[in-house]
Amino acid sequence: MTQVQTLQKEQFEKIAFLSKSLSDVNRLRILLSLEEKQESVSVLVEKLGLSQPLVSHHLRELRRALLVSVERKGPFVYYSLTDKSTIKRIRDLLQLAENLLAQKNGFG
Amino acid sequence: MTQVQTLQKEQFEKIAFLSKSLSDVNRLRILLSLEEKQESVSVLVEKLGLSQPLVSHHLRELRRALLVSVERKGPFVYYSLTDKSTIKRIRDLLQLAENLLAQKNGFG
DNA sequence: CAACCGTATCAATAAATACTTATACGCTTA
DNA sequence: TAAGCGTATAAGTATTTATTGATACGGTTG
Repeated sequence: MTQVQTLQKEQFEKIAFLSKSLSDVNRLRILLSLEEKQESVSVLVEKLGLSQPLVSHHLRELRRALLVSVERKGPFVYYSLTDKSTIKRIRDLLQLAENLLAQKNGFG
Repeated sequence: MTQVQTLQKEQFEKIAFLSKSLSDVNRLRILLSLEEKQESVSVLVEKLGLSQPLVSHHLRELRRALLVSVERKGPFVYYSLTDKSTIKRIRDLLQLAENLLAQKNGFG
């Protein structure tokens, strides 16, 4: 049933591209900030303590990966998670990272 | 019960570091090559069609992230997955990437 | 329209990293 | 110990990318 399927070139590229988006601490912080509700850029700037151009840059990368969606409301631009399961995937990665560390230290 | 827990700086760094390891197509190909069984460097070189130093370089990165483990057997060095669930996490990321694309094209 | 606030982009820089070629290292065997 | 195979590292290059400061753009309001 659950046949082991070899991944294709295009699939590898999708995974690599998505992972690259998740490979920056500031982008992860942005994504987690959007877990509960959408936020405007200026609120993100304040919450994260980063410069506004830097936040815009990272939001652009997250948009490229389709991880966030944009909505303009008057002068404000609100960002939200495209897919809530993104947060679950991120927590899965944390779990894996901590498992790997435990295996190294615990009974390496 | 399932309390929403804000991640700490160190946790963000763990996720980012692990994601960076997963953000290269060749490293993903190596990991998938190790899904079934351990492989020697030379076999990986041949299977992937990459130069030996390049494979060694990527294996080093995967070691840094603790994703692979090393075992020497005579003149051969065998690499294996430290944690089998790594493959599941990779497939989860592919699923997320494809969901995001579907949401864009299907009803964006 | 003019001034202004919020956001995006530009230009420039520094750091990280994928990749190649050449070389060194480790183990085995003659 | 010398030669050879398998693997790792070094040196060098090119590309990507995180970050900053300056500037442009879009929408609102006087």
